[in-house]
Amino acid sequence: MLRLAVDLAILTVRNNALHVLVITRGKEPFLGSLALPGGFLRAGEDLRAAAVRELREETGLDGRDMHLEQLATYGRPDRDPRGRVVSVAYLTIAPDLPAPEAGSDAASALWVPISKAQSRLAFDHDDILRDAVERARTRLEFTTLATAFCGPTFTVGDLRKVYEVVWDQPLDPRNFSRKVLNTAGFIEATGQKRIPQLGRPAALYRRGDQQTLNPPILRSNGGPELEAISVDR
Amino acid sequence: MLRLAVDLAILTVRNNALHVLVITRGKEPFLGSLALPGGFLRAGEDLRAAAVRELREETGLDGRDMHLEQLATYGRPDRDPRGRVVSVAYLTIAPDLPAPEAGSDAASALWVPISKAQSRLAFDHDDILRDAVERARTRLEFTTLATAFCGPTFTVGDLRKVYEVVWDQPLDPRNFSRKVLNTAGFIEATGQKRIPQLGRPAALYRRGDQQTLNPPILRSNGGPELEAISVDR
DNA sequence: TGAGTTTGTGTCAATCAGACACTAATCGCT
DNA sequence: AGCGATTAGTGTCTGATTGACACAAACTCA
Repeated sequence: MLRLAVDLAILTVRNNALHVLVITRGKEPFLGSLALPGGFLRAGEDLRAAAVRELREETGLDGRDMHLEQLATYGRPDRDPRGRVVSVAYLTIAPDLPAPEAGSDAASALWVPISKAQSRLAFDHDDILRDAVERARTRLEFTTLATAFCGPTFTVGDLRKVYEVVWDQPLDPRNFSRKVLNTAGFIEATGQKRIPQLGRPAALYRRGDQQTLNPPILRSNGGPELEAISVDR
Repeated sequence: MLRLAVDLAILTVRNNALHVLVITRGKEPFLGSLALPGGFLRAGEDLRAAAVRELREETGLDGRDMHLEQLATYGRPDRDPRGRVVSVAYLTIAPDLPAPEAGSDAASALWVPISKAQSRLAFDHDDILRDAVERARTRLEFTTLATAFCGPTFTVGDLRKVYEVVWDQPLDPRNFSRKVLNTAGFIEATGQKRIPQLGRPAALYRRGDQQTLNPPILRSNGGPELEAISVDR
């Protein structure tokens, strides 16, 4: 009997590294293994609603004000030992939250650096995670999604750090600053400043109205892999 | 009871217009209406395999040498009056085929211009078609997918026509030529020429090895809609 | 032969990305 | 108070790319 699941790849930036939220499985199959949070679709439930519900149940996060987009659907016949389970994966972007693991059923949820999670996840969740990271990298090129990694206010340096961490490549602070500030609607000045531990105070900004970046901020390196361009599982 | 379907948005360029392959439904619901070809996933069948099978069954096309990529998954609870049906949509790009409607069960398959199909399709297939067209437009910007609309050999003019028709905007032939020919691995010269009805003979090319375009060929106009960036149904 | 049409090369100015010099503002330390 | 260290922000220069367009090349048809 076929069942439909929803899995979540929740990404954030912590300690200068891209992290993913994983849970330790509390039951078979893959008891004790790491996996992406997720669960089965309920009768009459919309796909996105199921994603929001799982986000709350398994992690305690509120999906209403977070970025949540459908990633791809994974349906290899043997991907779940319990039987035929097709999974619709969602990509979620979260700011670095103070208590991300707090929640009712979320005792086992924890942030793990991407590099530590890769090749250690249950089911085909390694595939999902890889596709999620590549999607996020591409989104940073063509949309203002990077601001979703930041809190309500942030500095240009914070935003640059997001790009550097997600892309895993250093960026020139001056050129980045110029590009971001010249893109109307990307970020808006708040008029306030943040005094850092060290160095000159930086102006604080908030998200702008613009969703897409035109022109885009292209990665110098490589570009998207074919794998990610033609996701098909 | 939940069932999983696979639907196909098969696009091609005919008579200087973007066309989609639709079928006339032979049974309820939506008897007699136009719809995208598709069908239910079989037990133990891979998602992509189901797409390839439906492509052959309903249209007589061979998906092995065509572009076939997963588009998105549509799961609104009320999208199918028969009950809960979640559908994984695939995008297929085909060259203008001599006998596209020939096939066993494909008597009712026909090519329809996008503009004629929009707002006339059964289920939520209008949504799928809209997303498919937007995906194709974006693919042309960042990948060499345009060659999938052409036959084994084609001229730069043919390729430009694909861009103009899919993007629905005229392009400067000289600048387009320069950009395409300066992109290594996009197209390869065959050494042959095609004598047209009118005008100077044009050199014939075939697809190159490159899959991605770096730098991309960006649409001057608009850019992708937010709708298409965050497909979520 | 000449008009018409499409292909292909070349030019030019404006724009953009990358590299980098330099100033500004704050810290801790002496 | 003064100095070095560090981060923020502005400005400059160069090379590459884009868009607009002139013009030559190759062919058909009348």
